[in-house]
Amino acid sequence: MRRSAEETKRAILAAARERFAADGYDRATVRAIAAAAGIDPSMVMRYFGSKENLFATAADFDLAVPDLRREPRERVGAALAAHFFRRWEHDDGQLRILLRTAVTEEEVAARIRAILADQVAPRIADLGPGAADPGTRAGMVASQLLGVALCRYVLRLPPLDTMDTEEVVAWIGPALQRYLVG
Amino acid sequence: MRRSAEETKRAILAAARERFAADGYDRATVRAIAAAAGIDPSMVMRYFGSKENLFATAADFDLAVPDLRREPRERVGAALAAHFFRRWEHDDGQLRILLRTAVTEEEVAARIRAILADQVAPRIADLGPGAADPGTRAGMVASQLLGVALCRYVLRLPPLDTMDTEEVVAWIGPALQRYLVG
DNA sequence: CGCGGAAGTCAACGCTTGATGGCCTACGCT
DNA sequence: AGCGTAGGCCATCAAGCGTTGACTTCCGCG
Repeated sequence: MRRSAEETKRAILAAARERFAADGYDRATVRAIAAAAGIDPSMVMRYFGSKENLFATAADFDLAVPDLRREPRERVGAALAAHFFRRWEHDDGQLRILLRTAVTEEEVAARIRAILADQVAPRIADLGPGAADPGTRAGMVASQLLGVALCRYVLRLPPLDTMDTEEVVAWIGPALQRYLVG
Repeated sequence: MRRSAEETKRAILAAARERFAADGYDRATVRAIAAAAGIDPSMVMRYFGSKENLFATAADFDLAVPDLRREPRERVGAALAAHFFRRWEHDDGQLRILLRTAVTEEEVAARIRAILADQVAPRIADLGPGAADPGTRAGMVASQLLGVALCRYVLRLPPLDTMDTEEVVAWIGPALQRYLVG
């Protein structure tokens, strides 16, 4: 079958996101990605140059943390948690890719650090002074959000993996609230 | 140089723990482990049979959750957190290995689920009825503990990575407290 | 002293991986 | 109809992997 270059590129990218999210960087082979996209492995190289570059494209995304000042102050924890889950379940797996690969790829870990420093900490700083500096509060928030994502989506620990997101938000909301506005 | 079989075995195991903890399962090659132990790769096979078996031996450990009923009830959260960090920093990296590899090795993820169900949830059940069943409470506790370990020891997010453990315990203690005894 | 077995090395295997470059083929335009 | 080119395939490469088995070296015991 014959497709336009754009279509093929999108097909490769979709397959890459699936494989990277499911298997991590090392085990998601170029061959497997190509097979899932229904083309020859050499096409992947043609369109993306290298596996590393394909990964960078597949994992690219924006967390888009909302302005927390628009939320009722006593609910910022729950609001942030709800946004996180909405983001997680509506993207093409980029967040899962980041979490799965950050563990072995120092470059990806650095990207998570950057997202936290550039996209999350400033929004927390907007909330005004709290129990600690915004960087520390952002770190604690990240520890709870990434922890729950790890347990729920990667380790698949019951019963966390099958809970409604609303229920999870109800659990971690107060913890985040304390981290955010002390 | 010539050593006893026991010495060599220990040297291999120590090197394996280092490499597995630092690089994860796939990237910690038998060749690298052997080089770090100062011997030929074939010796690793001789003493451990296979890489998979070496990994199983290297990652074997017991979380040894203490009896939480012996703690003042209003401090069980902090006590559990303190135990976790003590355990993390005093073993030979087994916990780091588990966390680093569970992300790609389904078998290791299953082991973490088992540890939680068999070693953690029962101790929580000992505390008596709470805001939810012990499994759920254990899951929430795990999400915070593993999350902070991930951010601190694997992703190395500042400032979490350089904080004193006492300070981290002070932050997450109340969250754990709420998960444990509602 | 000599010899058996334990400790260790060496070279090679079969396989998979990311990457390369030449070849084919079908489509769209004139 | 014919041709250029973009989309795609195939064969192949070098490197690295886990694993194997035969070979060498050294120590301790009779």
